Amino acid sequence: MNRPTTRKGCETRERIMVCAARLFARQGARGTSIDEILTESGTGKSQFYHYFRDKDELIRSVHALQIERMLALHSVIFEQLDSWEGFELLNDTVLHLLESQRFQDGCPIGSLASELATSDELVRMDTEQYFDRKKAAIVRGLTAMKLRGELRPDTDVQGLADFVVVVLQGAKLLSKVRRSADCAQASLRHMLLYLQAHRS
Amino acid sequence: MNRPTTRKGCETRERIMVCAARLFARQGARGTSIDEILTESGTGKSQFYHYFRDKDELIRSVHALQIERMLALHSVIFEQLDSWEGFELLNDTVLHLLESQRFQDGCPIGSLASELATSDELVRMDTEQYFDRKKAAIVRGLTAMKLRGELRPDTDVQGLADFVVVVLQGAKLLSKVRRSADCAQASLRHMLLYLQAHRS
DNA sequence: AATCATCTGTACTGCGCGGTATAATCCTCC
DNA sequence: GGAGGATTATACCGCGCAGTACAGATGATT
Repeated sequence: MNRPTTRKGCETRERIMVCAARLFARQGARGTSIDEILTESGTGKSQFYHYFRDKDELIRSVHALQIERMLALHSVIFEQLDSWEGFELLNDTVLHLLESQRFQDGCPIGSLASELATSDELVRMDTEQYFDRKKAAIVRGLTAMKLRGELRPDTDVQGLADFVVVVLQGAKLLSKVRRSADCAQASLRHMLLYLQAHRS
Repeated sequence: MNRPTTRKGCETRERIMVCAARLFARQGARGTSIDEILTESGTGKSQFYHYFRDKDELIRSVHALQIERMLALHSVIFEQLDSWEGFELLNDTVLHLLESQRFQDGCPIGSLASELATSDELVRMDTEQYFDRKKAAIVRGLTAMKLRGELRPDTDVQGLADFVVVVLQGAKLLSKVRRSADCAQASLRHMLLYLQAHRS
């Protein structure tokens, strides 16, 4: 609702967002009450409704934040996706992320999308756009490799990019259910091997 | 809670379960109220609490039902996974299923698992077991092919099976977010191509 | 027809939730 | 130092929700 102007206001809004992000990732948006967020973040109701119109706006803001975070974290990697080392780095980063959450969250973006995609069209579209940007980065990388002659000229770059996104999301989901990175690790390795099978 | 004994009782319980399954798949378990289920299924509260202890029990029952359904639907396919035609059939079946729901549900089992895995350990474990059985079927098929000499002897059957499960789940999730089967179709095709790259 | 368990209708309860109202502070800038 | 907006505290509201109470209907068995 109101954007914070002072330093203190920014911190308050930030605390709410960060705390909500953590809780949403663990127990979903519908499984988290506003009161819980306020208690954990040490803020009050008046503060919440000063910065957010309602819970839906919070959810969308948090989702946008998670997307922003992820894209920021991956921005460096995205630029290196024109090499095998780049894809290996991508895999390692994903696995490291899963491990750092002890496989409890899976993919915060994917989880929230899965929960709300059919009931909140804005969340669905934001997620779609996120996947699009991820795919675009992969397409850029693979295209560069193709142009440099490292990939066969008949390589289906678009389809492969979709494929990579699918594998990443699937791996994160399974690691959450299995509470283990084993299947994710195996899957990502095979994904990379498949990409390399297109070497010319 | 109480198992129904009469024919009428079975029908009532069945109506509640089927209706809940449909609603859970669309809007999640937490996004669906008991009253909504009762209204849509044309039953009353006393009937509900006659057959279920509480909402959690309903959720677990519905989840178990979805798993049972899926395994039943795939049982024939699972036995044919020792051939490329079997895997093609698997892909086609998944795509057909997504299309028949007009990409609104994704994977009912995966969606519910993603929503509740961290807060309901029983749901998480049931889902894990479901993935295990799926993987086991794939392992059986690939092992048979290996023994027949259709796959290279050094093929990583376990890892490939995990990989297939991951791709299937990822594809279903993305089709839900994108409201389209395109990326799923491309991904499944590439998955099959990768399997076939292990031909000896 | 009487019995008894199964099944069902209806009204209710209590509470947690999202959201509001109002007024009190804090901070900055003039 | 005080005016005025930004920020925060507290108390409250109404509703929808999960869950309960209890009486009534059904229907098979004897």
